[in-house]
Amino acid sequence: MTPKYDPEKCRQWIEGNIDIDFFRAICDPVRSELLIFLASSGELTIGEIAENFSQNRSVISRHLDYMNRFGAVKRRKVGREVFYQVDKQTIVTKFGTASENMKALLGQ
Amino acid sequence: MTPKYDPEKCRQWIEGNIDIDFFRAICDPVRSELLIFLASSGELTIGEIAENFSQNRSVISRHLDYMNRFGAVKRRKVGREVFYQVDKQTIVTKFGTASENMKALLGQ
DNA sequence: TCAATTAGTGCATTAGTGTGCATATATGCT
DNA sequence: AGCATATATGCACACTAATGCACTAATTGA
Repeated sequence: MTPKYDPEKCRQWIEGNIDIDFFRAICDPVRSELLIFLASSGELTIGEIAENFSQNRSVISRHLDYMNRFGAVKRRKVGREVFYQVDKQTIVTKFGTASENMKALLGQ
Repeated sequence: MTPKYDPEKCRQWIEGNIDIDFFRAICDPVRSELLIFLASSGELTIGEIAENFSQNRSVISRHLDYMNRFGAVKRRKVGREVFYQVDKQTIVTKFGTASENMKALLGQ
């Protein structure tokens, strides 16, 4: 006896309770390293960041842009340089609400 | 002036503070749906679960096995059937500690 | 033992993502 | 304007992951 439950409703629940895109942006080997690196380094330009990673600068640029789109980092352009820093507020909030919602859903 | 910070240390921090593999297992479109589906349906066999998804049963089987390896669901074999249910404890704990550690790291 | 049922596995195909190079764009400086 | 510097983008390639099909393994029941 299968409890007829709609996967569509699951998608909706997820959409409303966990920012999957944000977590996907975080849970990548390179991007998570970038995030922790920025968390401990403060605000840096793409060039400075890329110096500390093995990947090509263009690759780092793309990863940072990706994380910026989902709120994990903040971007600031000054002249021809682009600075990045972690978006503390957003990160803490996203983790916090996801955690709370999961707890509420699972009732523990 | 680049603050000489070692990406290796970042990897270590992540490894010790966030279970990236667990989150990667969760943050997949199909697997997150499976998880929420199970959360609201209780314990079901692979066949019953697969009936509610468009993917082939073998695909569902593999996704469940994947999540089981990282603690998101619990597996129980009875005869020729295999039952799955969410691992509430692990999920709540993983989200909770990740959230706490992030907050501690970012100091907010 | 044999057929039926349930789940797991091997394999080929497809889709998605990461990567680096070359080039384009934007900005600053002389 | 002309050149140097910093970043972004187009493109091709490599690698990983998801998927479905066919087949195998395990278990049940007649």
